[in-house]
Amino acid sequence: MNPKRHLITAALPYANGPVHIGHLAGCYLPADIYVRYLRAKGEDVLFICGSDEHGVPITIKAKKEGITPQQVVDKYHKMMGDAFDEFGVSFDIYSRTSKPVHHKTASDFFRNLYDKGVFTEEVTEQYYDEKAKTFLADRYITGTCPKCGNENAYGDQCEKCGSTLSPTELINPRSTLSGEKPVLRSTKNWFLPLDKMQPGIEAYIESHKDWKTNVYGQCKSWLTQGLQPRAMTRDLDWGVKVPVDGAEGKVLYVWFDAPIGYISATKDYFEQKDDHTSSLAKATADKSAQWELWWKNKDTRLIHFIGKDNIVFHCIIFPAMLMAHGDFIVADNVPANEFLNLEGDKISTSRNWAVWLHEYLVTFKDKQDVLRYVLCSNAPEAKDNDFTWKDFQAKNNNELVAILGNFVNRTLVLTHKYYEGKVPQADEYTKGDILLLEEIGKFPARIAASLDAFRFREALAELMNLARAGNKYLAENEPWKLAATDEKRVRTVMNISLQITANLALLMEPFLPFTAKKLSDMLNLGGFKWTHAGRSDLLHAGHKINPPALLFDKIEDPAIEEQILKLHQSKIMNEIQNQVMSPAKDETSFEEFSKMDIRVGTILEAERVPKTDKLLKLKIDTGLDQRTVVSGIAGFYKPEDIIGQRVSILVNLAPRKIKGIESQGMILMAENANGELAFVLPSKEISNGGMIK
RNA sequence: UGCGGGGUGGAGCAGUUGGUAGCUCGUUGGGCUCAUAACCCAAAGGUCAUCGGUUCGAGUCCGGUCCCCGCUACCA
Repeated sequence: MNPKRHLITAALPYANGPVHIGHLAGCYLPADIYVRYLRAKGEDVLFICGSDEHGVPITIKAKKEGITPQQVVDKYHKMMGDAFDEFGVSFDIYSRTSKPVHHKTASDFFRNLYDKGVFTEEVTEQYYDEKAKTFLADRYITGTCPKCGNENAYGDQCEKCGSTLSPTELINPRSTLSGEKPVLRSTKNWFLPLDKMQPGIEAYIESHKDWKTNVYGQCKSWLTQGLQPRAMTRDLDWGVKVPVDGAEGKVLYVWFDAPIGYISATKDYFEQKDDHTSSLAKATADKSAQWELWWKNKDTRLIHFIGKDNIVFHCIIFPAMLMAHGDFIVADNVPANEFLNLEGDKISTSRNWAVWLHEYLVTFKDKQDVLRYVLCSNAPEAKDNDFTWKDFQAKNNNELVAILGNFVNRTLVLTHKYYEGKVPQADEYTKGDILLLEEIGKFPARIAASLDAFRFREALAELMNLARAGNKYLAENEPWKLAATDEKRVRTVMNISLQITANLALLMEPFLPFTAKKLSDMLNLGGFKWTHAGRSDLLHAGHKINPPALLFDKIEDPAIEEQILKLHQSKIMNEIQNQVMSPAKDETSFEEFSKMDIRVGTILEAERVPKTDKLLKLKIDTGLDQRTVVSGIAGFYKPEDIIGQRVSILVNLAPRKIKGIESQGMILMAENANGELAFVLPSKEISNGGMIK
């Protein structure tokens, strides 16, 4: 394929929170580097993104904060757009799915598939919250797990025992929105019959064995398991209305409408662009022809940059939708990244365990490129990676400052010292010079090869190697020593060093756009692009350069300690704030309660139950007898540490076989906000068998 | 449970179609002083998670086990 144009999309970020470093590292930064590289080569590129503003979580956030969903998305749309802008993520457009153009595009798309008879209709029974007047997604129903008795199992899964559930299996279901007991109501929804479309999708995936192993592997996994029909509509009032009779109160599933957002953002771009072009262009421009060129022409290469959580939607469901429609091209590649962790823990918006882009710039003003550098050099390309502030500091001080910034600085300082800022004329090249110049000539192609293969870390490392070569060249030739003895040689060495500096300015642009601009300005390097890189005559003799300013500053310990402290504080705040109270249980009677026989006991023996994560097999002295109890506390207590531990035990619970072991009773545990368990004990010494009542 | 990805010197990572391990940072020693105590050179440091198999030869292929991450379909 020799594409005439490249349509690059970055995942539409969900508008229920600001953007953090994980988003940047996984998706937006690689996308931006790739786009800047293509543009620098002079390719025809369109870089599309926007806010994803529909779906249940936004309506819930709105309810919690007592504002409208539109107010929620307005707030985050602005925050996210500003953050991307500040970090130099160079979208051609940052649109949003609440725009009319998107509603129309998504609606038309659905209608097109509907008219073709693509969808199947199914009436199912769903839980409905009468108080909140809404149908409930599985995740928003909790109840008692039928398998392990956990009272806070979700409608889709019990996190205690890990079993997959459907909401109707839950005992005592409750709505997390109102705490009320939901009722079953039948509702009709439209399904995309992915099962029937599997052969087409399979052929598509099979024709892309060149995709990253994590992406290809995940797709294969889904196909092997067999695709199932998936509902493309939801009972909800926030989103794109389903454009079909009898679909009142229903909207398109966000995963149906979000990827269409790429298409509507493209339309949006051309509509906005027309406003700024001349009236002649306006008169002649055929808007639909413009956007269709990017979405319906086989000469367009479509690339989706996403995080690994989105693989199935971009590699299977969206292509299936596009194929069903028939007019559109499908993605040529989906270079999904894995996840970035923060200081050893998963990044989490709700737990405020994140480095937020808008906050970063407050502390590290004008250091966008430092974060871009660190996130790119440590990007989770093949596996999850960890971001630590110490590593951030080390990469800034030891690599950006010491290698790149320092090489540029010493070259420019010497140039001003010896030649008053004018590029000296090179004299005769030595053998070593010629070898080095040949080497420099190879860098653009080498970096390009890495970028073409979506190996951004490797590409960035190559860029740094050029700066290393520069430092080495200076150290080996020591112009500061020769200055007194060999004026010709010094001119040559300095000329070559300056050519390296100019090459760095061109080659760093995709990765470090702010620094590239600074350096280009210092060198008065006008008019050159990526395609000129590798040359050794970018700066002519006599060319005047400006006085040097440092490209990067050292980051001292206090700044880093402040960040680490901030994270630890948010961890503590979380524990306090996130303590979600389970709703009070239904009233019970004294008679009911009196049936429980709870006693004080002591653990005599403890061992792990093989092949389980959480279970311990305990032998308990209850005062009445010694009995075996299986308890799910292995995540919090080691067997050897709890021998002799006093406990409270429910002794008349019906025995139950767990992993083949008969458990005769239940240990009472108290749980904190993090789900950690602790033994419940009498506050003074009570002997085994003592009643708890 | 099933599936996908990963487990390589102190840390972070490369290792193409199998030929006994490379890079960056850190550490140690030396050189240099133009430069933000930065730069350059050298050295130390690995039974490539583990067990078994195929092979003349395996980090690389096959099988078992353990650990981490993700997905498991109505969480965006």
